[in-house]
Amino acid sequence: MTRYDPKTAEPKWQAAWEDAGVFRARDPQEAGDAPRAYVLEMFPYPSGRIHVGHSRNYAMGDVVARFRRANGYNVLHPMGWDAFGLPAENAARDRGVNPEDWTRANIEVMRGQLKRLGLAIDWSRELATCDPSYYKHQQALFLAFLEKGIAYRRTAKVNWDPVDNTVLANEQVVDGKGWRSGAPVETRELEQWFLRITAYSEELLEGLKGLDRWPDKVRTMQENWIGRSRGAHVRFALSNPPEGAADAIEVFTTRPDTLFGAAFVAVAPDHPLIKAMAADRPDLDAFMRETASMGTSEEAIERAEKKGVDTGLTVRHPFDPDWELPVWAANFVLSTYGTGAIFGSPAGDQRDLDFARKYGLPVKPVVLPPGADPASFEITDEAYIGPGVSFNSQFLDGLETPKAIEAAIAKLEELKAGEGATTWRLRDWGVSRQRYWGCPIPVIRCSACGIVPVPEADLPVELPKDVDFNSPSNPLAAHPTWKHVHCPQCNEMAERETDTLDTFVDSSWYYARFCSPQAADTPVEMDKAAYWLPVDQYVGGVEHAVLHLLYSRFFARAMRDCGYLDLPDGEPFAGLFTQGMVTHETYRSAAGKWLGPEEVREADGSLVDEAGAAVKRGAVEKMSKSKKNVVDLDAFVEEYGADVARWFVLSDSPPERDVQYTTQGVEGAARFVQRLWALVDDHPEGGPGPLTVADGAEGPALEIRRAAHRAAKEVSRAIEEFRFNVAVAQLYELVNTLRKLPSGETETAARAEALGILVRLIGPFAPHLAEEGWARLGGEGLAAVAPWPVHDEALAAQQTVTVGVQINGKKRSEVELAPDADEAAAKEAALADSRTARGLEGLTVRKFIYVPGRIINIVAG
RNA sequence: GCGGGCGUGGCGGAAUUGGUAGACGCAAGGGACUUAAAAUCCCUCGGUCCGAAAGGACCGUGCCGGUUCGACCCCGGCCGCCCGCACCA
Repeated sequence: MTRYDPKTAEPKWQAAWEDAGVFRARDPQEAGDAPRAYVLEMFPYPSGRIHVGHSRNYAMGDVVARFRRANGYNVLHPMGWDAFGLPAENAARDRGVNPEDWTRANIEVMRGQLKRLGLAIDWSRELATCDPSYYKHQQALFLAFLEKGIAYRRTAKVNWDPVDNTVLANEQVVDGKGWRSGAPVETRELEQWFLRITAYSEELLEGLKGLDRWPDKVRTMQENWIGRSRGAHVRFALSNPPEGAADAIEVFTTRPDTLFGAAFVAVAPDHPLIKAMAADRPDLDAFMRETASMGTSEEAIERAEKKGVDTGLTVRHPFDPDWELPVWAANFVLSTYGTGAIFGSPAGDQRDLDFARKYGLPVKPVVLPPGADPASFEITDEAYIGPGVSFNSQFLDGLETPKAIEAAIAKLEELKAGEGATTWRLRDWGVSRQRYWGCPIPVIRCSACGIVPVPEADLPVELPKDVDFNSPSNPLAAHPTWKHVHCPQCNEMAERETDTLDTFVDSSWYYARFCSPQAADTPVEMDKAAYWLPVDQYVGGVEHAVLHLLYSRFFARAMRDCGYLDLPDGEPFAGLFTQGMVTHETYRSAAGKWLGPEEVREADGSLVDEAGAAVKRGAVEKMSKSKKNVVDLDAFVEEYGADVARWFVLSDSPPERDVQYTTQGVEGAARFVQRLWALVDDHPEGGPGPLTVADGAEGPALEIRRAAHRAAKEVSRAIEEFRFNVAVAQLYELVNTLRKLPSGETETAARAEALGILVRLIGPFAPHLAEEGWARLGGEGLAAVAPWPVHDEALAAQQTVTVGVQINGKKRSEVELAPDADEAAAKEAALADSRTARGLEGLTVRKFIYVPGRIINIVAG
């Protein structure tokens, strides 16, 4: 009897897989009749090192990839690097390293770590988005978008740090201040590049309906994000328009039926009207500035205390020219949504009500909730936002809300004061970043010719390497020579665009590039893409539920419209799974410094650091570098092996939920690996092989076969349904059962069959152990390509089922029945049972409920 | 603040999706083996109560209410935690 030693087995089998090239995805011509499967995990940002938390995502994808391959699929399971982004620039600034060197070094380290996890990846397709051979094609796509009008320029707001003279990301704005300078953030308008995702709003919304292998929650989130709403545009004529401003305020509302409850009109603090007045109105100017200092994130704006300033202007009510309403500037009105102006109907909207109460504006109820009495109905501090019947509303009185909306719109159109309209919450995608470490936007600004695309022959526009990170502003713009070029059209001196693309652009099409990663002349080879796409199973964190996934769906369509991709329904990801995180306890020193788990030990029941000082145990949180609660993958693999890491992150918690890292849990996984090995190693050397079919087995041998076939059935189903923790539990059960059943000579053939099944079932989870077991049992070739065990339904089926017997819904007993027993048999068995009989004493049976295989419920009284 | 999700023993979770709540794992307790320890193996393990025991009763899936023969599952209201909010990836 030997112990299983991952340290020797794992590198051995990893080399064997590589030598045999078993994970190489075959091109369509080579693949023959094999069905294809594209399995993809969201590719990592090369931040430094992989920790056990990251590995869960890849382990899950790998289970699917290995399962599909064992089932005869031609599998594409690639890996790449989302390699552009802010952290590299931060490292450059903080540590004086070059972003590219830093990134490439990280990739080297992380690739090694992933390889040591034993993932079934086709490494020949590896790509990195920071590689000119990748972003060259991205630049070509951008130019195609520009030509199609999908890419365009306009001004937009950014967070501006006035001390560092730099644009700040939302995460760099802390409490309205720059994270490094501490200076209050200003909002600035900048010329920026945008992608016209809003042109696809309707299609992106409609497309969600067909994504039946996506989690409902993600579809709902995208639906809400796109945010289609029907309503009306209403024009409120200004009684006394200020000079240089329009003579009316246009408002969007979903509830034109509440127009008679209007108390005020409110515009965004940066609405053109306010800008026009700001010069003569210090209070408005101050309000505008104050609001701007909140930053540009919607969250900050929404959380801020609701405030407003009376502009002194008035507008006329569209239905009654004699009725004047005050115009306020309000910080909860977003200039980016609708028309940047609203009318306030306090009785029907909570925010409007709070605002009205705060500033003493009238509250007039105009929608009567069902069953309420019009004479006594009042609004106190809670608005009624639901549907009802209009009242206090002249020609709308008595109409149900939907009818009232229609009637109000008809009237607006008749008066030419407005019209029915649909607006969307979705905004165009701002892709300009004033940063160095991103894909350069391939255009040249010429004072004579305007915006000139870089000729395709000149792509890629590469990033310069000799950049200075000491000044905080965009190093590309600050570079002495890089931006100075001749205009491709007039040949006069001109300047390159110094903005780079949002890194979400990089990740919006990488799944397509994987189909033909080496193609030099085109982003995507259409025939390869047609074969592989859409991705059958995409795996990643829920945090990407909206942005990355929506941008990718948009990109697939924009590429289609430019002739670069042709997906049947435009959707790049047919199946999506959003996995949970790996969490870990956090630790802090007395001084509040975060400590890593390896710096903490237990002494006399309390936690201390290496020096013996007391350590505070903090909350269990998602593994992250910033809180140091990470377990490095290499250290883990060194101690336990890759299979234990994979087994652990897949067991216990359902994949969509978080799993908590505990040393005990890991030890349990490690014990299981040894127990399984002992079971396999107990088999007689040179005995029957792992593909044995022990026909005619009886007694314990039959039990052995039954257990194995039942496990094959359940594990296959669990993998198919993405319930890996259930598959793991089934495998534990099979191992427990096999250990309990006898292993005499008469059971040898059945054991060979069962162990052969077990080893293959283990494969997707603990692939190295599976290979070692397969070899030990005398299996031919590699377990990684051995056929998946197909269970015999007759063997897997239960012979009898235990059915609970309830009396009036309370469980009183249970009976053994054949799975297909009919009601008469069930009734007979139930009534014959002594405990049931005792429970029924003195009662008359009124109803007998029997659900085969599930429950018997006797209603008696 | 808005949108989405989650909540079951000491802990992670299972429950064939309206049908025996607690599979499987961890921890804990008891025992076997051992000079001893580790490793391994066996048994017990939601709570309260009745009973020497065998066994039995009641309570129990965040909280309150509802629908149903039957609710962890469906409906209404609340509480707590997590994710996203457009320049983090």
